[in-house]
Amino acid sequence: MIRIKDIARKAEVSPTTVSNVIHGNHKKVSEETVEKVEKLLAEMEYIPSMGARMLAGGSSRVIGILAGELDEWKHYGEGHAFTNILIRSMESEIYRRNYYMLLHFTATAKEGIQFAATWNVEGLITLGFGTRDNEKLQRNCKVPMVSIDTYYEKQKVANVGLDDLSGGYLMAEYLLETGHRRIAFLSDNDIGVDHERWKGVCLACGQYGLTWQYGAGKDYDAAQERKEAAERPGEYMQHIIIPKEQESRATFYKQNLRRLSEEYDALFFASDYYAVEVIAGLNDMGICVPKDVSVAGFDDTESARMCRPRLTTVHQDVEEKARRAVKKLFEFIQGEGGISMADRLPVKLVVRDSVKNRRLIIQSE
Amino acid sequence: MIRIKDIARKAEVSPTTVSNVIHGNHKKVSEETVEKVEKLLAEMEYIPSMGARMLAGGSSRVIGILAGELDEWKHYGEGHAFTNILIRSMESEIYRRNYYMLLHFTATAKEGIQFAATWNVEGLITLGFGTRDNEKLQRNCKVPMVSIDTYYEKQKVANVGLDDLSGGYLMAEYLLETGHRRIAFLSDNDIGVDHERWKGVCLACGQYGLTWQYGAGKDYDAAQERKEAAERPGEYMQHIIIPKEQESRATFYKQNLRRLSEEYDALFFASDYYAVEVIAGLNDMGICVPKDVSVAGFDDTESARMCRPRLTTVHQDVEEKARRAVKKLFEFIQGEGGISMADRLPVKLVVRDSVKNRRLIIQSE
DNA sequence: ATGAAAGCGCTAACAA
DNA sequence: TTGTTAGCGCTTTCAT
Repeated sequence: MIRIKDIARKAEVSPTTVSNVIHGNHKKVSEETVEKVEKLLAEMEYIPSMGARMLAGGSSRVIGILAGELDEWKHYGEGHAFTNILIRSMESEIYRRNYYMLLHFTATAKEGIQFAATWNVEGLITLGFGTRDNEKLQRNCKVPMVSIDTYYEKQKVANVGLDDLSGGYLMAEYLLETGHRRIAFLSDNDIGVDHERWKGVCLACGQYGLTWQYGAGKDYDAAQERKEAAERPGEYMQHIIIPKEQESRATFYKQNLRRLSEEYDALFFASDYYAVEVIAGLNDMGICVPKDVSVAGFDDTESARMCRPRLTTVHQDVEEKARRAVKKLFEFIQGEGGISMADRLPVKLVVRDSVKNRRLIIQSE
Repeated sequence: MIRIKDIARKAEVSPTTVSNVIHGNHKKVSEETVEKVEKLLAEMEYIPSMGARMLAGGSSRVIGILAGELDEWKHYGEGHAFTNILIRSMESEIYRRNYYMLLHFTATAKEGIQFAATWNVEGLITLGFGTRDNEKLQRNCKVPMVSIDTYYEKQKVANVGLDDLSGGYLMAEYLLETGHRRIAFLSDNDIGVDHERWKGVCLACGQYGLTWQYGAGKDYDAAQERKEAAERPGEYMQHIIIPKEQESRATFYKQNLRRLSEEYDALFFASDYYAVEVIAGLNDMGICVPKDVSVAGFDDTESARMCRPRLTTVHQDVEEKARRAVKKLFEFIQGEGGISMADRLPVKLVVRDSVKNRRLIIQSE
């Protein structure tokens, strides 16, 4: 192992000088010394010791990524397609700034706090944590922190996410424009991201005079739903909460999918994963998408392009999300001021084949 | 920040004693001291400094994961579905041994070597690297190392992978048993894993008397293929190399898919990703799977279950792969002897709906 | 069973 | 512009 001391001896300068050259403090070193040392550094293949750096400088050059072990993740299986992209993109963004990424999957904020302290991380990015956990993390780790896809009542934690509300709005508007009047929004919860998407749906539907249950998120109650539908014949919308857990969901589909496809014109899912799953399920029941019922998703994952019919969905740019999260974190680390606490990346509607134009059909019939 | 020194002062013992308690050297410390110190450790919420540990002890408790930035990865998009699972599973296996996972995506062995040295990693797991790169890594990093899914001529590097050959064999055998006689094996390369799968196909076909071009991996030559097919009317097989790059592949499909579906009874892809992609493509051309042509995949990713028809494929247990890789690495770290250099996890055939039984049809017609 | 002391490689304050 | 020096928190010999 080559140490700074070794380089210094060979260059006949002091370790400090070598250190200065390494860190680009070129105004403290003469040009010729810089050259000589840099040559030696390369020749002798000097590799810094992170341990020593951490200890001496107090700076670890480590960015901790905390990924919440949310229940969904397990049940999604490989579903959380973008976790992979997100992590890869963040790593490359971190690495090109000469930092390192220490990744830990954990269910608890407490473990996260310990993790951050042990490594003396210089910054923290979290994904898949809830509002409370992120706030706790922020309070306890005295380092810059950016959360991804979290909503706060009082924005004390910086966040990078999507304009989820607009996403919901855009899709609902499109469904309404194409003549859908009985719309179901389906997600496995009614908080955070999914709640915002639902709010967007409500907004669009409100403009078209459809009644709705704002924030109706609750476990699916078929009887209740039927009753409500009866009160608003022909035009209604509903937020339906589907089970998180794979097997329960399969049961739910078996019991309800046919009826849902009859009672609604369009099923708008809060994620592509569920939408694709349901397209397959409907196919198995001989129900044709989009002829018999329209299906829409959210995220624009690869599966949306791969499935048939191709899924009409809302696109998000996952790599950009990663870039922005890392960029924002480093702005905090560099102590820049005036940094926005909440970035909401734009989304866009991607029209494919899983939603039919009911207007066209009505005209031609 | 609470240091060992702080604990020592409060406990009225020396730092050495505290260190001994922390590391469970209980034979060097009296019972009552152990108790007193442990209580204080918990109370004061002592968190070790990794920097100091690395520097003093020379041991970092860091396991480096090097993920090769292979070209394919980019073109697969989200395709490498199991990378995510692999990484998550490895992290949890590493963490529960009180180690940490430092993840880096890189294209070059050189960068990997530097990465490992900088962090003084105690072990290295690589995935997505070629034979040469892994050998280079092993030579240059003087730490235990395990590669995933790599084949070697001389097994100098430990590896955890699949019994790919059996996978290829099992599927080919199944295709033959179900009456397929014109079989194409399609992959985007003919080295490593894919080559083994192809060898398995050859083995099975050989037993059924089909001629084949062993290791025929070469860029697809339509004219040549037609000529060869003419020489073996009714019964033949072929290894077809398809383009790695997404757009080229789309072009390739456009030009060849229809003909391939006519000239072959079955298209066996070396990965589910391509199989699912082609099922969608065939669907778009009005070609029906499995009625017009059978399609098979390899890996059993979630997309195989999601697509319609459901994909007949070869299953691998990705989480087990992760567990085994980490387990093997720690066996090396703990200096155990008699560790196998190459684990080949079993695979199994998963029969779904994308391969038809041509025997049954022949009988009934 | 316990403690004193040296030193891991690097950084940064200060001196020259 | 360059060098000297004092730690950073921990582990590990070696005394006691």
